[in-house]
Amino acid sequence: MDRYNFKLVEQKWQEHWLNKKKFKSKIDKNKKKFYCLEMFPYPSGKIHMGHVRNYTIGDVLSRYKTLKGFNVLHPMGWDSFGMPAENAAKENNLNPKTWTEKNIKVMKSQLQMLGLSIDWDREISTCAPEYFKHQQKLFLDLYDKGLVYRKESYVNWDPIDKTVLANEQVIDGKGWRSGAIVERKKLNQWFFKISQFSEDLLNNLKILDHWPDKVKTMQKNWIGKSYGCEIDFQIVGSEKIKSIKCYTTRPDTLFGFSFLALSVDHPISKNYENNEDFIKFKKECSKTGTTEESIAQAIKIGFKTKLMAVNPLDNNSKVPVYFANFVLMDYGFGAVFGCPAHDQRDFDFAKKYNLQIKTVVKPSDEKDTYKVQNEAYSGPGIMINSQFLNGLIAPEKSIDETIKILEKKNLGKRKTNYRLKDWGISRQRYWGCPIPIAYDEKNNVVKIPEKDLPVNLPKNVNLNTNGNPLDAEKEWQAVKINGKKYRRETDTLDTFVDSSWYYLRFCSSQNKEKPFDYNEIDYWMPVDQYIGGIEHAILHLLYSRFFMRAISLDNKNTKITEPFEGLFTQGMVCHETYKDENNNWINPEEVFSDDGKNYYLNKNPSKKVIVGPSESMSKSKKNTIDPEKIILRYGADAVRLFILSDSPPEKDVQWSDTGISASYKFIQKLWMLNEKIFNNKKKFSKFDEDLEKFTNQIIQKFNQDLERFRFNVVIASIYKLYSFYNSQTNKDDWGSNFYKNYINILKIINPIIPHFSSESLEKLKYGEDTIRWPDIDKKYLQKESYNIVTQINGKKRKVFSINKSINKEKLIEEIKNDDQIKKYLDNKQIIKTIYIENKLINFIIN
RNA sequence: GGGGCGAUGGCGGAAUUGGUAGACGCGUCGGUCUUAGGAACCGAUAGAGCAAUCUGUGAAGGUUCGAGUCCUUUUCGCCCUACCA
Repeated sequence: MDRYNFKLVEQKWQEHWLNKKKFKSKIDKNKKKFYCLEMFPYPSGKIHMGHVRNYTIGDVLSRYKTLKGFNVLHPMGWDSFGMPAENAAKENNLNPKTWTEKNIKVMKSQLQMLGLSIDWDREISTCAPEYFKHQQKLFLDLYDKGLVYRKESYVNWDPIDKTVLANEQVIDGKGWRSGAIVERKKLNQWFFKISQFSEDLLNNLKILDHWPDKVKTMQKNWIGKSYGCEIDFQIVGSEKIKSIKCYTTRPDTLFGFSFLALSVDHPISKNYENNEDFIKFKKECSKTGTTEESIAQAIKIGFKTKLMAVNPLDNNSKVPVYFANFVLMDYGFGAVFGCPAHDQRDFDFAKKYNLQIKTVVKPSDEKDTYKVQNEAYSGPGIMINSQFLNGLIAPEKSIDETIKILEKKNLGKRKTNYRLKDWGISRQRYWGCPIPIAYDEKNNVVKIPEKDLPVNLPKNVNLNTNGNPLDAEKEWQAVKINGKKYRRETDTLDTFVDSSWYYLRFCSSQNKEKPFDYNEIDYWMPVDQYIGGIEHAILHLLYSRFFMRAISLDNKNTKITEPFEGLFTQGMVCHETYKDENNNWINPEEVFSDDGKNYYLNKNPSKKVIVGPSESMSKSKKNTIDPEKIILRYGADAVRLFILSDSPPEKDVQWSDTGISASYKFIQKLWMLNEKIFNNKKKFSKFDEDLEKFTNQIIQKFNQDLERFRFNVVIASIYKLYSFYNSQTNKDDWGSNFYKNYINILKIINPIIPHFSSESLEKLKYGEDTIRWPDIDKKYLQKESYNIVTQINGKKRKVFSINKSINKEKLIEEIKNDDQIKKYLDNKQIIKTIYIENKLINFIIN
């Protein structure tokens, strides 16, 4: 018997699939469509195990649905604009485009090595003009719809590198490269009006039944709807400033009002621009970093003004106005009213500046004399010390009542607020999609006409400049529109824009005229199953949901608002971490172990390696496994099998050498079984009912588990099938129904190990086009005998195998007289007998 | 601070609606074959006990004839989020 030569077999089928365009998809209205999409990769160089897991899951699903008779769309592309290309280009002194295209080539061939069922004719790359041309058109469409606007906004500015930093490039408030303390700089930038859809984006989460609750909760929190009230506080002590607006969710605590706090960026701060103490204070505030610890430990500081705010419910009460470091400008009105007794932040602030702490809510089991002591009380209770509000139940009733009073007196009004802010899309970078806008000499905005699209990036740009490389490209900036001279916008689009509509482009990716063809969208959209990492739970998915709405707005051609019908977020791939005695990370390939516990360096076996916890694979910790090497050694089918087998797909999986080699060995064993079967000389005379039952029952379970993404359980079933069929071949008579069932087995494993399955079926003269998912014969799902668990007082005592036809009374009588059961029942009285049909009998005795 | 998820053998994990806890894999142990094996095959494998049997799903209560599963409290771990007024 020959060993299974995965190299030959896998290569053969991959070439076949590719050359015959086996996964090419086109509209077929007679068939139900299934759009399966995995988050497309950033072409960073090579694929990693995370990709392998992501794309294997999608591929299993696509192939399964195809076998089930669906018309499947399964495309792939490249999220190819972004900073890594720009950084790599800087370091190696080459063009980002060259770098990116080289990576795409490598990664595409690696994905093909996995045997993915992708329609490569639909391949897209976001950095290609054929793609971003349409994106620029979409930008202009949204501009026309009033969903794009320009405003001044802060960026992180590195004063040494003289460049704008992305949030992730700011570490502990310092630039990642220069180490300079990052400054905030105001720039005119472009925004998408995502906040226009806040309510709709929130509401529609409810209908996304096939999304994980976790992701929906995260989006809900991100949108952050709150119910409250805006209050206009009258100000005394200033000629210019008459009133300040605040947003609050607890207007009922107004009688505990003891200060009013403003953000240092509040418009009122303009009046203090020449105040040296204020300048100093503002500087002090900006020192507080953006890291978790610094925020958690941040001490509350304030700058007292001469202004006094009047309590709208009690005009005799006037409290000081401060600037404070804990007030954010971009939420509410950048001003809060302080009620120290019932808000911990206000409490801390009041303690520091010796402000009054007046208790206005007591827990319901406390007396009216209750006083807040060491920390603020924010729980429910009863209003006290609040004149006409006294006795009301807080917070619901008291808030409602207060708002009514404020509205009646015209001092405030009910308001719903959202945390979701508009999406800033300007990036001061080279390697991104140019914004199709120009300016005249007075800085007025003009759109680049559609006929002049795409706006391409200039070639041969010096990337080692300060700031945005495009700022230095004066020649490129100069543009003529209808004979008039203009200056191009130099900001490029956030790469999240690229990925916010790519799922639409896939539907008609080769259409040169339009971003997408509404006929195609109408058929393929929405994406039935979207698969990717949880790290995109908020931004990418929310932006895509926004984009779909923006495109559909006032659009008679489509009403689709939700792009992704189903969402699945897979877990990460982890590996143990290794370090040497000098605390340097070591790659798993550089170590070995004899017992799986103690590890040593390959090049120096006397040196022990320190084994750290298993963590998600990352270059920085060097605990990565190169998929290509693994595929070359074990084969794509073994890799696919293993990546799905050890853990549920939504959880992290631990990469292990023993695991992958077990999968490899299993495929070898399966092939041995094949050989045994192909070369058999046994009988097939008698219909084998057990074989029929077992196979039908397993296929049934297989089906259900696949639909529920329970791949690890599916694979357990494959192992069971193997051992069943293997033992069957040891019999003299394999059964007249043997082949039919075995072929069904080879079919259902096709989505998981397609090369092996296709090869095996071909040997049995089954061409791949004839493969269909087998139907289940329901009559073999019925059981004729059951195991009856017999319990005494809920404790298992014996299991009886019974025939289905036996009647209840007779069965109970028989079991009572069984020797093993009888001994428990002797001299005891049966109080109750619980009988669950075909499952269980429980005798309750005293 | 807020929100979410989870805790089952030596390990990863199984267990429709509450109904035989530990499927399947890894590892370990024993055996067969072999000059040899880090190969292959067979068997065992939650713990305790010679056994009958007893104990077991982080901990403590509760509901129930019956709880890994439902409820309350609690401990630990992980993830997300972050001064959101």
